[in-house]
Amino acid sequence: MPEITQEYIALRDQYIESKFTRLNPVQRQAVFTTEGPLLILAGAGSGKTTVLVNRIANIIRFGSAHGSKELPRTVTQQDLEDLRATVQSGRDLPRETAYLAVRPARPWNVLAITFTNKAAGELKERLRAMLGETMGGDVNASTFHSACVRILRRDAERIGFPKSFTIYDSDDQQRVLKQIYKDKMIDDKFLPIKSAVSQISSYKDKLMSPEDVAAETPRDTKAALISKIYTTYAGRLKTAGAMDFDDLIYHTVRLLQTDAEAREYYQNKFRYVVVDEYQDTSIAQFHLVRLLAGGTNNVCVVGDDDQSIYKFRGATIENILNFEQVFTGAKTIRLEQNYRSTSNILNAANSVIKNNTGRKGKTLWTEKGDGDKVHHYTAASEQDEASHIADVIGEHLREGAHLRDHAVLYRMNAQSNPIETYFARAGIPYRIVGGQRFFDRKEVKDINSYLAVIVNPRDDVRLRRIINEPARKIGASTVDKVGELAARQGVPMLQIIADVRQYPELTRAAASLEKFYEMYRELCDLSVTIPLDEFAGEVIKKTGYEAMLKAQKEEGETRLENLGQLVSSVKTYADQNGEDATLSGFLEEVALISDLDSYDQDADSVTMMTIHSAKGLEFPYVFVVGMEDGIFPGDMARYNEEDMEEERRLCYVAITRAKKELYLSTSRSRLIFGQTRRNLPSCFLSEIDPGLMEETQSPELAYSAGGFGAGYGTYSTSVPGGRSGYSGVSRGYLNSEYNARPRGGFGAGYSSGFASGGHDSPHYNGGRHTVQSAGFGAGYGSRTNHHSGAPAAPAGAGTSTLAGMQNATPKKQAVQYAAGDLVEHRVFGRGKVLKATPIAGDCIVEIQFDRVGVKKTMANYAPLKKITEAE
DNA sequence: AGATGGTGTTTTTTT
DNA sequence: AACACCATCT
Repeated sequence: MPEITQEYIALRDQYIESKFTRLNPVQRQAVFTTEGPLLILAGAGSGKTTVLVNRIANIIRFGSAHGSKELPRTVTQQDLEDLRATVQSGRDLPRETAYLAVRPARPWNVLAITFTNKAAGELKERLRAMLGETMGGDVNASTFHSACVRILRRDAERIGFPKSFTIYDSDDQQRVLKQIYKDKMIDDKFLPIKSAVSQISSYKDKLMSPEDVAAETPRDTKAALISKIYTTYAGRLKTAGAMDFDDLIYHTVRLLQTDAEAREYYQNKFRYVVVDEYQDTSIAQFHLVRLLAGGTNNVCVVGDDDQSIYKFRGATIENILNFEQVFTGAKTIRLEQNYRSTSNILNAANSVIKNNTGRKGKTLWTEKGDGDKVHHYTAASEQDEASHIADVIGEHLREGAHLRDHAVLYRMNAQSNPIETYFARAGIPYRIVGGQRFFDRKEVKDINSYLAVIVNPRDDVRLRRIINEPARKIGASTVDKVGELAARQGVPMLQIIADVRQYPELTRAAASLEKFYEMYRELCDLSVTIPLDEFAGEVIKKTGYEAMLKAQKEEGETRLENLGQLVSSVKTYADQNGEDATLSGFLEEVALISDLDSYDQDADSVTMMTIHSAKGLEFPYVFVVGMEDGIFPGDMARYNEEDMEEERRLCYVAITRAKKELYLSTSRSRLIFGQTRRNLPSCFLSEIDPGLMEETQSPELAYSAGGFGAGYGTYSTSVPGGRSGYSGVSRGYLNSEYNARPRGGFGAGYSSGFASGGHDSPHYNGGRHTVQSAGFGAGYGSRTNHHSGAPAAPAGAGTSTLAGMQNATPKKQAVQYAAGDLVEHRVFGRGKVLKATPIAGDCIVEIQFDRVGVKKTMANYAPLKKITEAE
C-alpha cells in the first residue's frame, strides 16, 4: 500500500473519531462496530440511547470506514492535505461521503425497532438532532408492531388479507371470543376466556397456525377445546379482515418465511437492523428480527438481561442470553459505566442483582461520589409510609428541589391509593402515570368503532359494539338473529341489515334497523365530503351519542369532554398528514398508540407509577414503597425461583431509577384487597449490604421495643411486651385490633370516602385538582362523621421534621382560618391565607406560600398550623 | 330496557 | 375495599 494511502487511512480514523469524542472508549467501540451481529449489554444509565443514535449516525455518515483499509476512491496528495487540514481545524470535510465513507447506508436502509411509540419517537428526535431533519427523519424507527403494519399494508394480500385490514385490540379480541363462547355454548368457568386468550397468544408466539395446533394430539379436553376455539377465532378475524396485536407479528413472520420475494425485498432494504430492549423480545419477535436481518446479518441488539421484567407478557430472556450462540460470530460489548446514580445506590443495586443466577454478569460502576446512604424507613401503616414520604419531600423542597424531582414507585397499582389520598389531603400535587388510557375509555372506543365500521363494513365486532349504543331499540336478540343470518350466508352483518325487508324473522325490528342503516349511509357519505375532524364531530352528533351523554349528569360531561379531545386528536392527525390523512390512517394510529398526551415533563408534581412503568426513566429522588414479602416480591412469585429472579430484576430496575437519593420503605401493617396484612420486610432488603443503608423507623413503633429495627430476620418471632397505656394488649403489634387503629387518627377507618370520591379523577384529568374537588364534595362530610368518635391519637415521639406539628390530624375543634393569617405547612413551609371557604364542617384554605406558590388544602386535614392571626 | 343485588376478582403492560 | 360483571327482577 502506498504510504500516502496509509497515512490517509490513519487520518480518516482520526477524523471519524473526532466526531464522537463525547463517548467513552467502550461506547465508541460499539459505535464503530457496524458489521455483523453485535450484542450491546447496556447497564442501567449507561448511555444506551446515545450509543444507538451515534452508531446509526456513523453508519449513515461513514459506513464501515472506521478501522477499515478500504477507500472509496484513489487518494491524491491533495486529498491527503485537505483531510489533514480539516482534522487540524476540527471542521467537517466537504463531500465527506465521497471522500472517505465506505458503503454508507442511506437512512432508509436502517431499521431501528423499539417496544413503545415513546421510545421510537425519542430515537427519531435524537437522530434528527444529530443528522439533520431530512437524514434523521428518513431512518425507519418504529415499534415492532408498527413496523409489521407497514410491511403488511404493502403485502397482506399475499397471505389472504386485504391491505386495509383492521387492527383489533385486546378488547375487540375479547368480544370475538365471547361471541364464540356463546355460539359454541362453551362454559367460561370450564375454560376462562383469559386462559383461551393467553393460550392463543402463546401459540402465535410459537408461530403455530390453527392447523398446526389441530394436528397435534391434544393433551386433554381443554387443549382440544382451545384448539377448536383458536381455529374459529382465526377464521372469524380473517372473515372480518382483521388482525389482533399478536397477528401483526405472526403474519409478518409467516409472510417472510414463506414468501421468498417479500423476504428478499426487505432483507435488501434493511441493511442494518437495530433492536432496542432486546431482553423483552418474544420468540416470534426474535424470528422477525432474524428474518429481517438475514440478508446482511448486520443486526445489533441492545439490552440488559438484568432488566428483563416482562416475562408475563411473553418476553423470553433466553433471546438475549443465547444471542451469541444463535448469531454466530457475534461480538459482545458491555456498557458498564453508569452516568446516573451515586455509588451507594449503584452498589445497592449490584448487591441485589448478584443473587440471580441466569445472567450475563456485569458490574456497574460510576465516577460519582458515594452520596447519601440508601434510606430504609419502617412505617407503622401505609398512611404512616405516605406521611413519611411527604415529610421527606418537604425537606427537599426546602433545600431547593422541585416536586418533579420526586417519584414514588410501587409494585402494583392498588398501592397508589393511600399515597394519593394522603397527597391529595395535604395538597401535594401529584400525577399518576399509567392506569386507564385515553383510547381505552368506553366513549372513545365507541366513537372509534363507528369510524371503524364506516371504514370497514365487514367489521362485525365493532358493529355489534355500536349498533345499540346509544340505545335505539335493537336488542340483543335482534342482533343475534342478524348475526346468524350473516353467518349462514357468509356475508357481513351489515349486508343483512341493508336488506332487512327480505327477512321475515326480522320484521319486528325492521324499522329500527332500517333507521340505523340510513344513518350509517348518511355518515358514509359525509365521511368523503367533509374534513376528518368535522366528520368525527358529526358522528358524535348524528349517532345520538352526544344527546345520550348530555342527558346524563356530571359523568356524561366528562365523557363529552373526552370526545371533544378525540375530535381534536383527529384534527391533529389531519393537520399532520395533510393530503394523506384518511380515516383508516387515523384509526391505525389510534390502534397502535398508547397515550396520546405523553406526560409533560415540566409540570411540577410528584410522579407516581408502578416499577414496570418506570423502566427507562430516572429521578433525583426515588421512593420505593411496600418493600415487603408478599408485596414485593409478590405472593405469586414466592415459590418459583424463576419468578423470584424476575422480581429481583424488578427490584434492580426500581433501585437504579434513583440519581441522588433512594428511599425504601416497609410497613408493618398494610390494608390491601380488603384485608389488613402484616408482612415481613422484603427479602431484597437483606440482600443489600447493610453498610450501604441507613435504617429509621416510625416514631409510632418506638414503643414496641425488642427484636425490631435492623435485624428483620428476627422480627417475625419476637413478640414485644405490652405497650404502656394500652392495657390488655399483650401481643403487641400482632394484635390486629390494636394495630388497625389509625395513627394520628388518619387512615383505615375512613379512607374509603375519599378514595371513592377521587379515584377516577387523576386518570381523567391528570392532576390533583380534580382529586381535591372530588374529595371535598363526595367524601368529606361522611369522613368527618366517622372520625368524630375515634380516640385522639398519642402525639408522635418526634422525628417529624417540624416538631410539634400534627401529622395531618383532623382536629376535633376545627381551627378557624381567615384571609391574612400566616400559616406553616409541613411540606410547603410558610404562607399567607388568601381565602378560606367553610364547607361541611371543614374549610378549604387557599394559601400563598413563600416558595411554592398558591395551593388549596383542607384546613383540618392538611399538615397545617396557624402562626399569626390576620390583623 | 334499566335498576338492583349478588358474585367473584385483584401483579406487572405494550401494541 | 372497590369494582366489574352477570343474572334477575321490575
